[in-house]
Amino acid sequence: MRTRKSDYCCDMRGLFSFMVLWLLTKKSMYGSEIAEELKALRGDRPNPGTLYPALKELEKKKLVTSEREGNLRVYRITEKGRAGFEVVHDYFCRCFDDLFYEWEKKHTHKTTGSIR
Amino acid sequence: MRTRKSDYCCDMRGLFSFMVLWLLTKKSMYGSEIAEELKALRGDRPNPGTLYPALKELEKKKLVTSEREGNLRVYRITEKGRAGFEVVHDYFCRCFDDLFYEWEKKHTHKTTGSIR
DNA sequence: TTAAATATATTGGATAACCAATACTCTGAA
DNA sequence: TTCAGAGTATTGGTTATCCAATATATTTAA
Repeated sequence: MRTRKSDYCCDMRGLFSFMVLWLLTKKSMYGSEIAEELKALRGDRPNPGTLYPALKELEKKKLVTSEREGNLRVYRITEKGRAGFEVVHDYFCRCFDDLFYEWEKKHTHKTTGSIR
Repeated sequence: MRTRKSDYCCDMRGLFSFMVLWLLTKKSMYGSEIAEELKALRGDRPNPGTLYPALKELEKKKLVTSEREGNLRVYRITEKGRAGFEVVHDYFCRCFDDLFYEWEKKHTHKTTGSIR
């Protein structure tokens, strides 16, 4: 999530690695692709200073691996990463399901995407 | 959200003030009540060192007011707080709606509460 | 009366997500 | 050949969320 202090009444930071893991459960990606996907989700692109250290840490924890493909580096979630993600995915959704349904009631149409 | 490092594969911290504002949109509460509600949502109680400075900051930003009621202090969301919450509520849900629907598909029953 | 429980509040430290800036490598265009 | 753009990577600083510890005030129980 993103702060954008001038836009939001409270801090909306956090859950960065969680979102990265989520994206990687869908498909392996280059760093730049992850950045693009996060831009689509959050409305703006994460800084390299945020993304690459986070990816490095996820690798260190063996939740993600990476390998060079030509000039680019592809990141893949590990089985350990998948298993770990299931747990936190469940936790997250249980924390926020009520909040989410409230939002749905206020928005009668169901969007299949995120903000653009 | 909460880290519980020993339990989760990635950091699940963040969005604390967001959650507090959400709870206060439902009803005014004492600090201890907010702590109880967060315990219900997240599975554990926030520390006073987390809760009270956050409430103090929300007051400073005029998103929340508080007043003494006997020995207890009741916190109320302001109109500014409500308006601000609408914006971030929308942002949050747009960021995570896909992730949430994925969870729903994996959990065929719809729970009306949160983890206990 | 004293101790325990509850509520509120503060302080200091750790950490991840953020930022901006900088650096390196490679490719493609001028 | 040089420069610009894209991708990857690092560094240093800020800040909110966490933690644990401590403190104060009030009520209740022993």
